[in-house]
Amino acid sequence: MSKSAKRTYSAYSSDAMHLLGATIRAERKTKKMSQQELAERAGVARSVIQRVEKGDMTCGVGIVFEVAHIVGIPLFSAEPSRLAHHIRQVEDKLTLLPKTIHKKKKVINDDF
Amino acid sequence: MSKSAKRTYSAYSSDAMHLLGATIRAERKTKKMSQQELAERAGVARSVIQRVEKGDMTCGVGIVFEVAHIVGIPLFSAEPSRLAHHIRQVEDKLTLLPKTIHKKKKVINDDF
DNA sequence: TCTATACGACCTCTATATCAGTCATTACTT
DNA sequence: AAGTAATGACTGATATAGAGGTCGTATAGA
Repeated sequence: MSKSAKRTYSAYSSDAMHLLGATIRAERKTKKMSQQELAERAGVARSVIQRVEKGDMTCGVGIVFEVAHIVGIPLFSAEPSRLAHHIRQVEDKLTLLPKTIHKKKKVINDDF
Repeated sequence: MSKSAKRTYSAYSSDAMHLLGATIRAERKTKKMSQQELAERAGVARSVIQRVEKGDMTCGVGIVFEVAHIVGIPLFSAEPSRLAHHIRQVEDKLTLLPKTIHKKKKVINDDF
């Protein structure tokens, strides 16, 4: 966004992040960890943990994933050992798809 | 991370983002969308789409979620309508948990 | 009760993510 | 085979995320 035009997000994305943040907070408390402790484990400032738990969309995705992982939240409902397998699956699929997408006609159905 | 101490991520987080990026690319192609088109729909620069599809951990979580949603990838394997429900569930759970987490005294095992 | 501390809400500063381009190469479409 | 569009890999400028702190309040434990 060039100027100070604030970025907008769909309700779905906002809700998803809100849910993730609340889940992280719940799991942290369940595991009896303080924000400070979680911050140290993740290697980030406490202020960042606060933003993550509030569902701030501007946090780095790597930080959010890392924090979620530390408190034991599975990403994509996949166990660690299955991720590599899924990656291979998707990459196999990618080799079957065209390398570039050329638009010729209208094909896309907008669902907004 | 004050200086140029590069942030590190666990293999699980890296794999998860790698998988997400590859899945986004695959879904974009399946839907016959170009990077440019996806960028415009998401309201970001094309270079950001490239980084997202490469699994760059430093992308904003909001941008990644938004892009994933546009190409039709469900977050947390939850349908849009279920998210609000899950949010309430977690927030109910939160009210039952302590507001602050005080570290209990170190359990002393100084018997060596 | 009393007290150490976890938390929320701020702040400033610096590193960097994002934007908006360019260019060369590749790969679709006709 | 030619033409055109898509992609990958860059760039510089600028907005902003994250670091690291402060302060006041609230809370869990003793």
